[in-house]
Amino acid sequence: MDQALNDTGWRGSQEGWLEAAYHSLLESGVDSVKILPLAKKLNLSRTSFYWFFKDREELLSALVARWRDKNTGNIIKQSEAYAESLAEAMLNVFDCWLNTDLFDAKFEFAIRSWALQSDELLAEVQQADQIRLEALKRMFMRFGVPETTSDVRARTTYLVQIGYISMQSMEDIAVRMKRIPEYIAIYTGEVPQQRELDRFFSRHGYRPS
Amino acid sequence: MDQALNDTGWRGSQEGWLEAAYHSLLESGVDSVKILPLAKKLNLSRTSFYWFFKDREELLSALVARWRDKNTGNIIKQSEAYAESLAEAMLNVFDCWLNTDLFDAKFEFAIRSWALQSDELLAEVQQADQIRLEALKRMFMRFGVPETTSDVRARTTYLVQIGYISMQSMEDIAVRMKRIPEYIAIYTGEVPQQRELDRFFSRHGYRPS
DNA sequence: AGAAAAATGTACATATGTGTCGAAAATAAC
DNA sequence: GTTATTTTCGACACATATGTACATTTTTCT
Repeated sequence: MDQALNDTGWRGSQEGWLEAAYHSLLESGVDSVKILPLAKKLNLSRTSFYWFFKDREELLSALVARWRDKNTGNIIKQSEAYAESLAEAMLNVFDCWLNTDLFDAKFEFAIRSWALQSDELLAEVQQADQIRLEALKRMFMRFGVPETTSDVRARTTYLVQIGYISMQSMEDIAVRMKRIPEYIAIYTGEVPQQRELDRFFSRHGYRPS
Repeated sequence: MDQALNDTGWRGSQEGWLEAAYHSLLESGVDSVKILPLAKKLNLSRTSFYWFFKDREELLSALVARWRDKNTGNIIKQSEAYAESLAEAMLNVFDCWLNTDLFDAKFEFAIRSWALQSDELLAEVQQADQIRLEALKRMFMRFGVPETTSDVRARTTYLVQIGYISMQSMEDIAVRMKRIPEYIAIYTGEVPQQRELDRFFSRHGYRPS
């Protein structure tokens, strides 16, 4: 059987093993990230893994690093983006929930599940939560919302999303879009302008019918 | 070493193994629920497990049954409890989030993490979500909230809680209580009466300072 | 006390995982 | 084309898990 080669001319690579580990983590949790099954998927001998990683621990650390780099940064960026109204600012944050490039929800859930069995990782996840919540709170305060209210509204915004992820639901984009104006109203206390919604829908390639 | 005996006069029992499995599940996830480690904790020979359960699968099924029996029923009951206002009704639901006897949050999270690697369990979890969301939606509608709004508000209420669980945060009861009135305001759109709050605080043994 | 049952434990067969060593093959460098 | 480097693989040693068969102990029942 011919083997697929990567651009280095070799079949395996650090990236290849990491990518396989990532998919296994998302589909079946940390405990499924084992060298033997990954080797089978990659059609490689189990032991050549050790050429790229010292041991399984090092592979798992690389997964955590990948998560850290991707998910927290974009929430902060979106919460700080320019907006004329609170509703528009909230729609900017909502970009994260609808665009996998900005926020990888499945990855997020897999990491949280993993944190159940690792105190070290739990501490990291909780630090990420705090950083993200603070960024959202700042967004509310920028628009003149009082501190306590900002805090609870930031929590609501963030927790609904974490909860949604945890439901592992796979709803149609249209179903989710239909609820957006109501969510904005609840979170911000103000109704979004039609043109703000139109801008939002359009950048997610959605045409309301 | 003397062994602790249960009231049947024997050291082990179906309940004993199940209880140990439950604790292991909550602390470290399904994959940690293994017969050998449980046997060590219980100070029993691994093989005597097979007297009470056919195999590991049967033990895991018993865990799922335990979750099913406990968590869904009480949310429905609380959402249907008598209330004079929507805010009071919501406070009834909040009882679940503060009373472990009504809703076992850690258990809930462990089951959801498990569902990541079991399609069968995922289907069950999603069915539970639907049943719970519908009960909450009915509660809003009982107080005259329009259907779409009821749906989104039910989701917000529920998802914030699932998200909170997923954060695995261990905040002080006082910190959580302080946010309650704001949450009620966001979820229901109405501010709770002082006497409603007092009744709520008192039944959770909390004295605001 | 003796028989029946319930529960426990030892030995065995098997499966799946980790990590190391050194030989072999594939690729890159000269 | 030869050499050096990088990657792959098979063999070994070991650890942890499952489940079965059967002997043994402990408790209960009569």
